[in-house]
Parts: sequence; C-alpha cells; structure tokens
Amino acid sequence: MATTITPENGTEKRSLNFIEAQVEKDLAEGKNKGRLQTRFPPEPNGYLHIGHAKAIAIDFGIAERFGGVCNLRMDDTNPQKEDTEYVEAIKRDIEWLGFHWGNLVYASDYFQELWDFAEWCILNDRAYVDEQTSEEIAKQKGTPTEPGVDSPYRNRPAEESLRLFREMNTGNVEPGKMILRAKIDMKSSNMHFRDPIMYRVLNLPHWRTGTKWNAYPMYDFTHGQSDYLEGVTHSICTLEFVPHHELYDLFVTWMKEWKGETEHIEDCRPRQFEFNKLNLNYTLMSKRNLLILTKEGVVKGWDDPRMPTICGIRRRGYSPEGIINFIDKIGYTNFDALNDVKLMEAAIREDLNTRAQRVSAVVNPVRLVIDNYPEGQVEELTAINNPENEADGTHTIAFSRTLWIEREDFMEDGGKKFQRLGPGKEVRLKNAYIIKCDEDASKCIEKDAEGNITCIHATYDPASRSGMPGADRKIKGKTLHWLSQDHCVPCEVRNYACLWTCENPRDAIKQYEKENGVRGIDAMRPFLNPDSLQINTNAYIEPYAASLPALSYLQFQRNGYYNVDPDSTPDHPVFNRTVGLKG
RNA sequence: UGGGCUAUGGUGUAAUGGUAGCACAAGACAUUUUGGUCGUCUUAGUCCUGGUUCGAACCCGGGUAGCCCAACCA
Repeated sequence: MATTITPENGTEKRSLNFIEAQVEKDLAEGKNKGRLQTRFPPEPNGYLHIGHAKAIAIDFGIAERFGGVCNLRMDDTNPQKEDTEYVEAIKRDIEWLGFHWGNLVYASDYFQELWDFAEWCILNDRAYVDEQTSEEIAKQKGTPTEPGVDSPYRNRPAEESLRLFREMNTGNVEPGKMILRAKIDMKSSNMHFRDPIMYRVLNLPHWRTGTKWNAYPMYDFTHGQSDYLEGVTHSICTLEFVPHHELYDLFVTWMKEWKGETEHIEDCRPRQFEFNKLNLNYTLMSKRNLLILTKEGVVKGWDDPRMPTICGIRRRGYSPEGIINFIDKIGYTNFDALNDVKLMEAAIREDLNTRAQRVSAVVNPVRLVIDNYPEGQVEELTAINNPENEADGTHTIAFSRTLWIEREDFMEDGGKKFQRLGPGKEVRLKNAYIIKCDEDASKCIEKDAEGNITCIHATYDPASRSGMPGADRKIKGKTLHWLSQDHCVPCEVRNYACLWTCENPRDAIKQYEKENGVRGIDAMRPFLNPDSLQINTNAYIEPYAASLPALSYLQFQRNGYYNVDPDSTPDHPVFNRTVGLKG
C-alpha cells in the first residue's frame, strides 16, 4: 500500500516517489543512526534553470518533509570556470523558490582533507602519479568494448608518487605533465574504474582558497568524499551519474578505511540516488547553449523572460509556488522523459488563478463612443480584484462616454457564433452597463479611407449598471472589458512565444552540427523562432495597475496572466505575458 | 558490436502478484458580468514474444527500441 502525503494546501494527495519511499524506509530501519541529510551541489559556473529547480525541490523537499537538513554546497573544484557572481545568483534563486539550507558549504572547504586522503591512498597502493600525456592516457584507456592497458607508471614506488604528488602542488609542474590516478582496474567494463583521475594540475588561483592549491581534485574524488565528511546520508543526483555510482561507493569505503571506520560500513554511509532530469519540449536547457544565446544577443540576458533560467521565468511572471506545482506534477522516475511545456503552463495558471489581481487592459484598442451617455460625466465603478479570493478586495475603475475596447471584440459580420459586439448586437461592459449597437452598420461604424474601423458607436441602458436591479437582465452577448479613454495610461505589453520551433532543440542542434560541420549559434539559428518576442506599444491599462511594483502578479481580464517588468516605471509601464488564458 | 539504466492513453505519472487510476492535452455539455475558474461527460494505454501462476503492467527467459558511459568538466 502506497503511503500518501498531503501538501499544505490539502487539495491533492500523491504517492511517495521512489526516493522519498527509500528515505522513509532507511529512516524506519535506522540507517545512518536515524539521521537524514541531503545537499544541493551546484557548480557556480552559471545561472540555475528550471531543471535545477527539480533537483532543488527534491533535495530540500525531502529534508523538510522527513525532518532532516539540506546543505547548499558549491561544487567549486574547477577555478577555471567558476565565479563568485554565480554564487550570489544561486543563493538568491534558491531563496526565491522558498527553500532554506542548513549550512552554506563549499567543496573547497575539504581540499586539505581530500589532499591528506589522497596521500593515504598513495601510501596504501591505491594511487599513483602518471606522467603520460592526456592523449596517451586516453588511448590506453581502451573503449567500452575493449579493455584498457596499464600505465607504465602504475607500479612506481609509493614514495616516488608521493614526492611527485607534492611537487604537483608547488606550481612548478606544468598542467598536463602529471596527474594522480586511482589504482583500480584498467579492464573494468565500467569506464570510470579504469584508473580514474583524482587530481590534476591547474596552477590557477581559486576564488576562495587563493594560491594555496595548484593541483585540484576531480569531481569523482570530491563529491562522495564531501558527502561523507559533511554527514550527508542521501546524495540525490540525476541519471547521468549512474555510471559513477560504484566509484562513489568505492571511494567512500576507502575513506572510511582511512578514518578507521570499518564497522557498520553499509549502515552508516552516504549513498547516491538518481532521478530523471527535466527535459522540456521546445526548450533548450544546457548552460553552455544558454550562454551562447546571451552572448549572441538572441536574448537580452540570463533573465530574459524567454529563458528557462530561474531568473528568466521569475521575470516572465512565474511564481515559486507555480514552479513547485509543476515539479510536483512531473514526478521523479528512472525514465528519460520529455515533458510538455503545456503542463508547466497549466501548473502556473492553476497557481496564478488564485493570486493574480484582475485588471482591465486593452492591447489592441479601437474607440467606442456611448452616444447617449452624458458628455463630461464620469462614474467610479467597482471592480473585484480576484473572484477566487474575496479577501483581495476591490478597486474602482472610471467609466465615461468615450472608451477603448479590443479591436477584436467588434466584427461587422461576426455571424451567429460571434457573441461579442457588432451591428444589432448587445453586450455587457464588465462592471458597467449593457450596451447595444444599431442594426444599421452605417450608424455604428466609422471608417477611414482605407476602410479600417476608427470608431464604434453604441447606446447604453442606464438601468443596467452592475449592482442595479436592471443588471440582472439576461443578454445573448458576452461581457467585454474596456477602459475610459481619459482615465487610462498607455503601456508596453510584451508577449512571448517559445524560443524554438522544434520539440527537441538539443537533439536538433546536435544533429545539425554533425551534418553541416558548424557549431554554436550557427547550428542554432535554423531552429530559432523569429517571433518569440512581440512588443506592443499601442496598449492601455488602468492607472491602478500602472503603479504596481515589479513582479506583481496580474491577470489582464479575458487575455492572460501578466507580470510587471522590472523595467516598468509609472510613466512607462511595461508588462510581460506569463501565459495566456486557457482556450 | 562491452557495461549500466529504461519502456503504462498523444504527454507525464500511479498501481510491486488480485478492479489499470490521476493530471495535462484534445473534444462535448452545463453554469458564468473573464469564450477564464468551478462542474459533468467523451476519446485513448501496460513495447513484442514465450514462460511461471488460480491470477502478471508487476516475477523469469528471449527479442525490439531509447538513454547514459571512452573530459586533466561537473
């Protein structure tokens, strides 16, 4: 029988995913003395994206749910690529998502212990310094179908390896001249067991440890060891690390031996668990390619609302709750899935429906004159902020004789199915009156020389104002949103579409690179959507919404969910469309 | 063609030997001062093939397909 959990909102139940079930079992069995500790280990070499959000949600989520702690650990073993700028961005994004780490730690915190452990490995015949070139090493590594061969340096005396290893950290060894390798098995069917590299020489300063180190440990010789030293019990990562799993376990076992912990070796140790990473159709996720998009100016930066980065989707108008809602829906499995962005859109709609303030905005305006409404008269009408949440209250909206409505809400020959405005048709103006156009098109439509509609005329029913008894009258037409021409402000509206025209841009680009011998942006261009950004400056909005702070959640009534862009000012309000309304 | 992992409606995911369920998508109806939300309904699934079993999505054998592994990246 599957255990179920109930999230705070209490509306949905879902069964535990396989990792949560494992954690529950381990806790029940008293593994790791009943402790639970996880970690989120980003490399600070770029911005976090929605794929990281999936990892964050399980790393922090499991700790929260089962009473453990999750550390934020910067995986900073390669000073060549990493930068403190990214550390700050990563922290900001995790906090924005609503998660809290126990300790902020760094892989570089463990450099000294890792070094001491490496020396122990050398002295215990488990590591040696290799002086071959990287080409030679690659060649003798073999292939997946052919075994590798031993390095000529494999059996050099430990004292010699130790001397050279120490030499590697002096700055006097050229990068590439020497590496420290684990002595495991060159014939293993697991490529990672063919004497993996433990340390390499970089001769580069590190942004945290300065010039203390010239040789730095590799991922495989850092990750599990850091987990062990830190007290991590469940080290959760993506499926691509499955081939590293055995090596992770081996190094942890060695480390326990080094520390003299040879009892309860299986019950008390960090273990790695893998889940399927997030793939989204019409979306490109890899850091390397996202960097190209920013560098080539395809997007305006890491936080461009079309980017799948956390900062990008934040600016797009996604709420943290909406993102977590999406992550919850896709689940964690061992299957390499390609998720539909439509599911992500449904998830954010679901969340924004409960929190977005409804406002009136006209994004493609045409003038509407209420002929029988007194000239100069203005009424302040009441608009509900959110019908899903009464506590959000109301605001007022000004009504007058001359209005803006959506151009697409009027059709001269709309036919029966068109339930909006047209000759002889009656509609309701939201929060205001029922209005009607004359049967005679020439009496309700003004056109310019090219035949474009410039103005629409209608008459209103004074007894039908919202809240009055006459408002109860049933009519055939729909309810339209509107703005009073003299009581609204011009604004800029940015609508977005997918950046890519193909479902799986990563594979498409890879194939194009292979077939055409080009790389980078040239392989990407054929799949870029030229219409991913549409800027509309001929739009109006209620003054109420124009003064809202950046990142406010809005719904443009009958149109979609919008968000106040950080570029927005009261004089020049700017809005990003998060997602359209359904249907 | 070595090793590892995976396969459930169009998509994602539940069911661990006992009624194949949920969500999204698509379509229809109803309600509605948002063609939204809420509600009702429809369409549609266990990769193939043997076996074990009273009974198999689940266990076993053999296929097929996809993903990962041969960085001095993580």
